[in-house]
Amino acid sequence: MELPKEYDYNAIEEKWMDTWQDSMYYFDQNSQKPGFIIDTPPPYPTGNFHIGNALNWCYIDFVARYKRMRGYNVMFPEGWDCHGLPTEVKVEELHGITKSQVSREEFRRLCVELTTKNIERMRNSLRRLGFSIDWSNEYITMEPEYFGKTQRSFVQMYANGRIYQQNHPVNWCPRCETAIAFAEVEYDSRETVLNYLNFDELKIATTRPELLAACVAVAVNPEDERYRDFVNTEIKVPVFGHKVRVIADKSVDPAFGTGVVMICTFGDKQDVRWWVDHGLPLRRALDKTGKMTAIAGKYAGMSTEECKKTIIEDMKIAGTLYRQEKLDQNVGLCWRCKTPIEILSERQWFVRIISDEILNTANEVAWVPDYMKVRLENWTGTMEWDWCISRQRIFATPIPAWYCTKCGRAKVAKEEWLPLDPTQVQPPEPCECGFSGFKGEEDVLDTWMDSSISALHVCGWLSNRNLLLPAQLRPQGYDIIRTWAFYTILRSKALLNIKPWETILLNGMVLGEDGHKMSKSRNNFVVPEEVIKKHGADAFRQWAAIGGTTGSDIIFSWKDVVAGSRFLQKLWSIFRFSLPHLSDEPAPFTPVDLWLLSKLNRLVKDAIEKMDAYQFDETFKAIRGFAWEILADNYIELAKSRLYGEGKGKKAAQYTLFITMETLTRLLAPFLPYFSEEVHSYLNQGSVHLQAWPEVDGSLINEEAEAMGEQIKEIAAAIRRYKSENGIALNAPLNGIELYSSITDASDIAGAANTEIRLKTGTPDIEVVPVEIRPNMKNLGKTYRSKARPIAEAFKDVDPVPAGSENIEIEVEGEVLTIDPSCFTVIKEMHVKGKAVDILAVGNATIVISR
RNA sequence: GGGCCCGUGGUCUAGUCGGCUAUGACGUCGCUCUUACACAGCGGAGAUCCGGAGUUCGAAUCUCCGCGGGCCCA
Repeated sequence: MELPKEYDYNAIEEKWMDTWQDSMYYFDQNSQKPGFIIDTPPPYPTGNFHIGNALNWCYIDFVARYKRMRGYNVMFPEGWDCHGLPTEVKVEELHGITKSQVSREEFRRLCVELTTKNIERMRNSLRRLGFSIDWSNEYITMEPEYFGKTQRSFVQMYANGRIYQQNHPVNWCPRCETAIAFAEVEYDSRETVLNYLNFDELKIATTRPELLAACVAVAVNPEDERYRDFVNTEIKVPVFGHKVRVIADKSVDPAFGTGVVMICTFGDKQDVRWWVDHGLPLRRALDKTGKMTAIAGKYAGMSTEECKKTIIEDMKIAGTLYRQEKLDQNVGLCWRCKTPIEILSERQWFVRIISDEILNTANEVAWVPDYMKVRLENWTGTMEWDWCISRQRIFATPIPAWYCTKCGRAKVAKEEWLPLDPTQVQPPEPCECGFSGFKGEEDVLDTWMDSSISALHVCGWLSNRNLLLPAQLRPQGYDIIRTWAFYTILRSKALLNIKPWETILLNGMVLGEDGHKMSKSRNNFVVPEEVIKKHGADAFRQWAAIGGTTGSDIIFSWKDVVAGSRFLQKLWSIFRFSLPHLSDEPAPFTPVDLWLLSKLNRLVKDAIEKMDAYQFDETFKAIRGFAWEILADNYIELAKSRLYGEGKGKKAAQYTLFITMETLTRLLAPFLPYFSEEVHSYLNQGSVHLQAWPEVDGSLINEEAEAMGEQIKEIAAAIRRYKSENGIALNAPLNGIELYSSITDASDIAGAANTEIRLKTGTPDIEVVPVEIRPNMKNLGKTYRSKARPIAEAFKDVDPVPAGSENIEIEVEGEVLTIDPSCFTVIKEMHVKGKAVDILAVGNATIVISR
């Protein structure tokens, strides 16, 4: 059978993608094998699978395929986190409408339609990348089967007091017109203006004069001598004329501005703290769209910016504003639309955060890499408010609650009524007050409420099968530790009091080739489809494996992808050479065979250790190094003459090559699913992905065999180098080689050198001259400490010839020391005694080549 | 402003519970089409391991300070 010379990745990958059956990767509910459930991140169905996702999925797939081969019953589910603002925005854009122009149901229908289309596109990308996804465990959060669970989780947490409703200041995006959680606030530094105002008898400095109407107090530091007499007096707010109290609070910085600060409801988070601490009243100057309210008088209806501009002008004219200076400040922005957020007090639903519960659970989970846990701890430590889970949007899980139109009381649904949309259906029982008229809750849930039960869902929660929580693995990016990881732990504990997973595996961010975050504006954006088109999925997966250490950021690099495709070609060439020579018939091994098999078994052992520690780069590099350097560059070169000849070692080489190729194929399977399947199809029946991981044959790991093989390899390499340096063709015979060594079988060397080799014992007829004594600092330092360096220096002056390999007596700092041979190495050179030969020294062996 | 990670040949990178000649890839230079592979093989050049101080017989590796980069956050 003649294989094509070039590895046609495209044809082969497409072929296997069409051949493979989804059922190969189904999780078996009735299996006796140990389970391995992966809490795969459900991506947002934008329609395009991002390269960062692709990296993460590569990691997941390496683990899933490896664990399957190691005998686990693996579940690698695929979820889709459908709800959220980006889809709403996209739908408005596509149809040229705003959400208020159509009914809620119609708008929702359009969102579902778009999402369904996007999911279908992304499924294709996932398949093409060769991910062994269990499609029987796919979940889609916008479907009633899933969001019904989100709603039931809401009801359960309401029942156990973890969810409550309250009027509380929340972060508010005036553009999206919704509340958002702290986790969704981004910060950016901007330049703003600090305005100095005459405030009755005081002078204050503020960056937000437009909130003057919302001023509820003025604060000074209690230590500040300048203002001591004003504390607890009332002063008049300029422009609006209402009176506010002067309060003392030690968190006021006397050095900032005038040392007097106005407190508004609400300019920023600090205002909220003061507002709570001092029990201040609420003055609402902003509405939900970010426009000024009636209390802003003539400024009512203006946007904050218009109001700011106008009021500054007015105050300048009135002489209220007497000074302005520039100030750098950090502004909170909505992470989706980058609009500066406001803080509004509204009735919202909250989830109670219990920091200790999160921290304790985080400690029960293994973090890979471990330093990532600190990020969760730091975030948890900064939580000031509970998690606001209500959103004023449409495309999301409806909050299953109603308000009685008579008494206003909130009625939360019973679990058995779910799933439902309270704006579409009425509760089947009356309010506690006896009245039966209800208005459905129009607020919906934060999408993290959907995705934070993913672990529970895939583990069988609220399904008619066994609950298998905790899952074994949560793979995710470190950028969503404060959200997805945090919320998942919270919910798993709140609902079931079980940790969600045993291990969390963090992947880094993919950076563009310029070392910066990939973004369209930087023009460093690469999509997986482009890479696959140019070099195939197996090459892409190699970049993911070796691009960087697990958890660290990894720079996308075309070079690495190209190197990956070259390795595929190299492997293909190895296989193409090997195929006609393979035999599964055992035969007695030669030293070189034993050397290869020892290396191979060591590799398998190594790979298990590294894969178990999620060190994909190390694993793949070890396998690649074995295939390229040990197998291709050395073993094949050495065994070639046996394979082409008809001698007694032929069968052993064929058998060794068979074992090696077969094992190597299985080791490569998690990384190169397409390539390994192709090769496997020539060697065995069935899919390589249903095979077991290679066993380690400990009896074949043998130091002596390795040392012997290593020496043979070194000798062959030395002869090859000799030919290369002397301009002799590599296949040209030499006049003759004498080999002085402990080697008993030099047939492979002879074959590789294409020269007859005479084996000799003892010493050749040459002079061995010690030329240098080189210190062994490790031993020397341990023994002689501060004298180590002078001793090393003194070695230079010792005559190496009589020194031999015995103890050396040396005088250092007036003291005579006896240094034993473990502290130094005698370097020798060989000199010819009047013969026309060249001498090569390799370890203890000496090669004498007749010219 | 805080936290986390990082700074190693031209480029990217391994190594970091201290120890001899610092790993590999790409690039580069030279030789070679050797019955698997020129997308290759063989050989070479190329590194004050960011700077400074300290600990130590000995530091890329540990400690401190500084500079620079990235990310997450306030």
